[in-house]
Amino acid sequence: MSSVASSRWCPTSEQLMILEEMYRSGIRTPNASQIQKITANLSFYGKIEGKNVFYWFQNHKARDRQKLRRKVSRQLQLQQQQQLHYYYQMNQSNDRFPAGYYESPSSSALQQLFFFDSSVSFLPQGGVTGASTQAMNHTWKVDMIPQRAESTMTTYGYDGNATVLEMGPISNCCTRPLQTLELFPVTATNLKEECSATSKQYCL
Amino acid sequence: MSSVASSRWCPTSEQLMILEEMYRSGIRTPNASQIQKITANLSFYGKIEGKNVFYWFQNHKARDRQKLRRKVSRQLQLQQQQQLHYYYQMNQSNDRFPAGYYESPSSSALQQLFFFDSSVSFLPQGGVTGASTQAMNHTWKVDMIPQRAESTMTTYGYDGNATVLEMGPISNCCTRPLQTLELFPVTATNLKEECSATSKQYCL
DNA sequence: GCAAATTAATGATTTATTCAAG
DNA sequence: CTTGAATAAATCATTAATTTGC
Repeated sequence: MSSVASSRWCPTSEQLMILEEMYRSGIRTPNASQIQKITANLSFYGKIEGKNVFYWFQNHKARDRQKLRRKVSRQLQLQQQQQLHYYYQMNQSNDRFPAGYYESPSSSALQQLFFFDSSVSFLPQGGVTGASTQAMNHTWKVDMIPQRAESTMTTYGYDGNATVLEMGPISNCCTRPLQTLELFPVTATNLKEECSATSKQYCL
Repeated sequence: MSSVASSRWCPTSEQLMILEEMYRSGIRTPNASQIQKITANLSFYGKIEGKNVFYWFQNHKARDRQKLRRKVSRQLQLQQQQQLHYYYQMNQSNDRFPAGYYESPSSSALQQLFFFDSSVSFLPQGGVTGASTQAMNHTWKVDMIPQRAESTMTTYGYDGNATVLEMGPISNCCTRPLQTLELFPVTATNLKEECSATSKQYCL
């Protein structure tokens, strides 16, 4: 261990602690001068270069996202399984889905699954049940505010606030009976690799 | 100003991730009760209303289609071009760049872009670590290109935001005097205010 | 206990996307 | 439409944990 130079940076515990604290405080993608300063400061605790700091933030951020995604997708899948169960129970014999309810089998479908059981209509009035999007539009048109993003909406724009995520609410919602379609990975993917939602495909 | 509530919904990263996961899993046009439930669940992660969910799905679906259309037409266009310039393409495809034109840059160089500033040398000058990659030797010594200007700060990510970073505690635990990083709030001038409810930005 | 063998983490690179100048 | 800047995603590679057989 002593004389053999490691081929890669091995952060000391102090360095790591400080980096993590910075990350927690919101730093995600430090710019050049920030990296420079961080490096200078951390070098007090051991050998370190700018690129180490750069890579550390890149990796930490990415893996944070990955972890979160995995969590989310696990939850979703769990919901789906529960829904599937329900589906089998409830839809075995007759009436599948309300005919003409959805524009295309797919879009409607499975989704209804989430959150069904509507005892509460959050729409002020309007017979929303039909759930035609148009209907909703009306009820809201008062102050429709387009979503942010404008073209920026790319897949992952969320950089900051990486606070711990508790999935509580979602799991709550899956305790209720839902109408559902089967929703499972069609391709063999699923296995290799954590979710990586990008490659997963569902059919409904 | 930070205290002024944004006029429009700013999804948190958790909310976005969950919405995207739902979208990926097939949800396209949730009905009223679904929206209501989604909203209820997402509200755990931040302020959100039913209309936000509704619009999000509308927009996301639309942009998805748009993207797909563009892609398809691009593809078609490309095919046609290939037909026209078949041989030409064949010959060029492999080496887009003159071989050996740049040994260092490559994609990796991209990132190196930063650090630099002659005064602080972070490059493995001493052959530290024996050059894990030849590219590094070249790239790291180059002068940098400042990363995204802080004023421009771009599309994604509210990068450094959030809570105040306390360096004190850390230095205490490390037994050594820590030269603290200067981390202070930067004035609101450059706040692009990507939502990020906690719109404070710190720089060091 | 203690190394060899396995597996999990994580540093470092490469490849793909995205956005927006030009 | 092309291209450059910036970064996220995917991947490679090495180190640290851990398991396992003795």
